[in-house]
Amino acid sequence: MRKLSVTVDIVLLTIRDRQLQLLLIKRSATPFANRYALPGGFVKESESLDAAAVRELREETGVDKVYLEQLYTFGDPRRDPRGRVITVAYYALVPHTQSLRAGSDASDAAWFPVTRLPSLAFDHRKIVEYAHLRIRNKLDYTNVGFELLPAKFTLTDLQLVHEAILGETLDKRNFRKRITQKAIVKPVEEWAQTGRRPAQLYRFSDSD
Amino acid sequence: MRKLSVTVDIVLLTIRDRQLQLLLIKRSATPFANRYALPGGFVKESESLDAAAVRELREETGVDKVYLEQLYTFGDPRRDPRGRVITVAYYALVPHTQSLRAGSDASDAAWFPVTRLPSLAFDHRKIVEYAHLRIRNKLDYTNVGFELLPAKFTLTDLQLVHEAILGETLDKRNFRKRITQKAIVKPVEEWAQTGRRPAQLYRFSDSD
DNA sequence: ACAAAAGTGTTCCATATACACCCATGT
DNA sequence: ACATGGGTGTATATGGAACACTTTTGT
Repeated sequence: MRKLSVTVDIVLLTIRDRQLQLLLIKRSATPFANRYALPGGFVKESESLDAAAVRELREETGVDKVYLEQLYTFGDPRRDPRGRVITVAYYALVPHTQSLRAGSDASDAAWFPVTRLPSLAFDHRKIVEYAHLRIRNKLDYTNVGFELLPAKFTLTDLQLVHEAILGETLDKRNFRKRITQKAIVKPVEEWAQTGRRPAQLYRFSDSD
Repeated sequence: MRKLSVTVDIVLLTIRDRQLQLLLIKRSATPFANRYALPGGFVKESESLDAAAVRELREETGVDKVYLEQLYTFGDPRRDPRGRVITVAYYALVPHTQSLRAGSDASDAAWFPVTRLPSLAFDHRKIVEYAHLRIRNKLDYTNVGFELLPAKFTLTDLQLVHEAILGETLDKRNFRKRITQKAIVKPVEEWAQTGRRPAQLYRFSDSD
């Protein structure tokens, strides 16, 4: 009987250039050498699945504080030509401000817009599509958008995040009304200095 | 290194006595001998996760045609005292009309209301809670309720399913308005003969 | 002065909610 | 006749969608 392995793969998402982008790593080893793949790796004997995802993300991308959520488990017996490998997929969200100090085994990492992906290794394309679908749905009924922004942000920043995820433009007045009357955000006593006219900065208002 | 195993466990739900109930099987083997557990078992080398769930459900409960959806993967390294066992949890929905011919290795199967569970083996209680949460949410934005009914049903039947899942009573007129104007159901040329006054039978209207 | 993004209200429509009585059938 | 569940409409409240102009700043 072939050896059974379990891996975690992570769809790491951020907003760059007003687009939803994800991090891919170019494989050097076979199979799928020189193809891009999701960051991820084998689950160790004594670690939980979540811990494995956090560790792989740190090792391969240098990303540390991150929103992480389990997505789906892919277990087609032929998804990996090397043998039976079941993968537990996660998605992760980081503000673009987080710097990437790519680890030693991830020298060839790059961001790609979710709408313009290169050819991917394994069934990773399917995993990415699933992650994209999930975050679009989740935006409707959660505050998941904040995970992609720094602690202080303008309402325009937040709107751009929503637009990038949904792939459509939103009405400014309706958007601001919705956000403010849900009391999801609180203004802070600061104004953004970028661009022309200073904009009110806000923060996510979970605590008070 | 300990051997790594992957199992599937299935939360099989139905409506009985106007309550959401699930099927549990009394374990005979150690660990957790004589405790109730979810139907499930090891994933075979050459079968997909979905196929394993279908197979285990058939073997252990005799249930065949069934709505099945992957729920979440539980991988705490200490969730099974025998070693490292990662389980991919599913939930399944069947009309109560489906008969159970419990298989040889499931002689001690019984239905329990989700709100009144016995002490369960492993982390199965957590899995059940997760399934209950998922189906309640899913009811809002899908037609998942039909999976718990036979092909032809009355609107009262459907309302009872919703009430059982949500755990609250619903207004009859509002419920019927919502269901009928979404064109989710179609009347058939038949009337239920049970009880006092015959009720219009409907069917789910996916096709046409 | 002009360019660029910030900020701000009202109207309309669709959907959800609250609420009570008559009807058809079997016993 | 009565008990049981089947069936029906209206008024109100709430949330989403459409829609355009003025303000503030830097150059």
